Amino acid sequence: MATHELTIGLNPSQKDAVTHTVGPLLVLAGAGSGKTRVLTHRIAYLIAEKGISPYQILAITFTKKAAEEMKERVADLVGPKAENMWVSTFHSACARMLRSKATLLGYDSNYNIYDQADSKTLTKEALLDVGLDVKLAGTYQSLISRAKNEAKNPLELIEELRDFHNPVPPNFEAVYKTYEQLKHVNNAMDFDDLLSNVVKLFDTREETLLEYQNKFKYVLVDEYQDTNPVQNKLITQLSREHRNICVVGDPDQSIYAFRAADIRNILEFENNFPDATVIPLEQNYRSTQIILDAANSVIEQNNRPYAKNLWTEGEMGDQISCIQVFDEKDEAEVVGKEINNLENLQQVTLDDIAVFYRTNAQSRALEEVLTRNKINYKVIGGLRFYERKEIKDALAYLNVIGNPLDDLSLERVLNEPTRGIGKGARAILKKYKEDKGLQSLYEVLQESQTNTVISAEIDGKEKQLSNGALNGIKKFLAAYNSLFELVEHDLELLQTSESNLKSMSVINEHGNLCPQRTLSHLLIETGYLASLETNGDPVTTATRIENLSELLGAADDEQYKQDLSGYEELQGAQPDYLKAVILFLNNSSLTDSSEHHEGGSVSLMSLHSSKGLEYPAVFIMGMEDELFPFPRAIFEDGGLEEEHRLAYVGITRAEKKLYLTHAHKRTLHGQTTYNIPSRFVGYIPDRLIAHTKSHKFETEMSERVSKRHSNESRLGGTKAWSSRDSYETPIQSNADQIGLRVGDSVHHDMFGNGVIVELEVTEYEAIATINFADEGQKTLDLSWAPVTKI
DNA sequence: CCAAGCCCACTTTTT
DNA sequence: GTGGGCTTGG
Repeated sequence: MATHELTIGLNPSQKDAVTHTVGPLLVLAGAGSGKTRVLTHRIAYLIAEKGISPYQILAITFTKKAAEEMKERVADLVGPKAENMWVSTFHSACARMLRSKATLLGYDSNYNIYDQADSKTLTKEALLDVGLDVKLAGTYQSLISRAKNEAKNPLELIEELRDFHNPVPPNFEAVYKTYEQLKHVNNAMDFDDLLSNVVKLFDTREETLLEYQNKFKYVLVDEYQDTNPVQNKLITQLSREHRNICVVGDPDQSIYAFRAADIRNILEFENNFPDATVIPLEQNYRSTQIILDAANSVIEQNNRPYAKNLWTEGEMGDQISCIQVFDEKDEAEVVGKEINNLENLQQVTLDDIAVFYRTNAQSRALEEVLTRNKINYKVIGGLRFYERKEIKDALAYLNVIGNPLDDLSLERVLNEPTRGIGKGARAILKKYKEDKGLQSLYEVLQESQTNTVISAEIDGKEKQLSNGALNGIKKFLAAYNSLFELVEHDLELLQTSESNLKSMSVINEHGNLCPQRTLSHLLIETGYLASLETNGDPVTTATRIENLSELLGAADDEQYKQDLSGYEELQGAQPDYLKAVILFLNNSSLTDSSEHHEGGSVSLMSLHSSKGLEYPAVFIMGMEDELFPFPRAIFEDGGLEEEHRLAYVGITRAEKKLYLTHAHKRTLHGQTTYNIPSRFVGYIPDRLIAHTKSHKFETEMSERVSKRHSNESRLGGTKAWSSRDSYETPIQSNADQIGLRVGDSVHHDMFGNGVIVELEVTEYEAIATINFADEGQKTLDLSWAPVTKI
């Protein structure tokens, strides 16, 4: 493809970003400014125009989905040679490097990747070892993770915390070291290790660093504002030599500080690379001017070193619709109805519509309404596919083969389904392993089946494995033994002739153990599937089985059927036939849910998950001050600015229509609150926004008023009502008559005693900010809240 | 050893 | 309102 074709249709800034191929480059890409287009065209330009080999390009994205999409789009431009390019997430690029370099770190190349849950289990084990309460696991885990992501030694981080008089959990060093050891003996790395181990390798092995510096002469990073220090260090190391580093991002969309993302990476890129070229992209091709103005008005609240102002050549568009609703059920009804309207009146399909919320728990009410009204929807995020119990169990069964040193996985499924191998039995097995210096629990299990007596000292007493437990182990091992027999048999067949293999062989024609058939063999032979089918309620069972068959489907992916002998990263795999299984396990650990994109459904997701997406019509629910901004974020350093950015991300997803809803009353986590509209709504100028109230809100509120009148004529009323009369009656007129003013002490049924610090009375509401002695400051609507003067 | 029942906690979370 | 983790009684 010729040059002019690769830059045609690009605006001047985009064109600069595409053709500036030498030296460090920072592209400040505002929302909807054609960032992906720039990235893909730039890669294509490097390959087609500059003759750079795809082997020399490393393109980093944050999600696997984004990586696949980018690869596809580059392939559209330059053809199939794009296949040789590393387009991947930080984690999977690192995992790939570590597969071939694991031995340098004392690991086997078939190491497992532990997710957060696995890592927590292991942290608990470490705590147990050190003699601390396992309830503290979360604290230790997050400190360890934070240190690694901040590119610090965890012990250094602890010192720092101490220096600033922050609380440090007891015996941290011992727990941390034990945790690291446990991982190592399990031949496993956690997510953070993937990054920090590569950095460590680059720091300590000059030849390895040189190898990759020379391989990746061109490095591109997408969503750079969300990189954390270790990721930044990694790309700095890689590109130090050739300096062809291109980072693309938007500081206004940095929303992952809680995961150690550091906005300074992008803000200080020019310090890191003083000769960097900076190209801002401010023309927006996505949203109407009104939506952009609204987004700008929110983000303007922040202190922004790289302030951008998005503009469009497109139309002004419709006003933003801001609807006050009664409660979360009403909110769901209103959104559901409006979705119907959109579908009926305009040329909008359900796929064009998305609903965002601050917390995943908010989706429930809407899901109920959508289900009832037969509107298809898909929830994105939430409980992820690979975090589901049945999926983790199934993968653990497979892990036992892929990495026999992985005791954590073995323990997970040893008694799942129950085989009479309880806590006591597991303690004996583990102690025995240590006493005998065996490598793994799997070895202990095997030994238990010979005539060896398995016994160990537990709490000062010598204990022996019960017959029941021995029997259970026998059953457990039988599934694996039968599998290995099949393997042996099939490998022999393959040796004589490929055509001898039957369609149901566990070994494929390339001599690799087939992940799908292996998994289904194990699920059946271990009795896992059968026990799933007979236990538990039918609905959950049905979903779980569905999930398992989806997992089996993923295992059958073409890539696992291919000849993997040339897959350099897996050279060290032992035994050789496990390559496909290891590759499958690797991919499964680093993949987000394999979402089936059934057409014709509304998308529901958290605001965080919405980053990078766009929809013609967007709803943002729960625009309330006690929810968004999230109260706890306000107290964190820079927390409110991050909430602003989150709102900015949400608003800029919308192409044409934007709806904001806020509920008067909301029940979340079983607690009811009475909320005022989010301050973010107030940031948006009136000319951009049309305020309406839902029917339910209107009627409920006027009922309140009329009830008040009738209560006045009666004497007192019920006890519940009489306590409200003291503040309800005067709302109709003014604050003086409420009998409550700023400075008054009040009692709240739930929050206890407090003092009113602010009071605002409107037609329907009396909004008070009350400082409670025990619960801190709350904003409440006095026309509803159970508050009395004391 | 296991299943039922109790208690708690609970933002966001690309990997 | 719900799920995970722990305790207790069979």
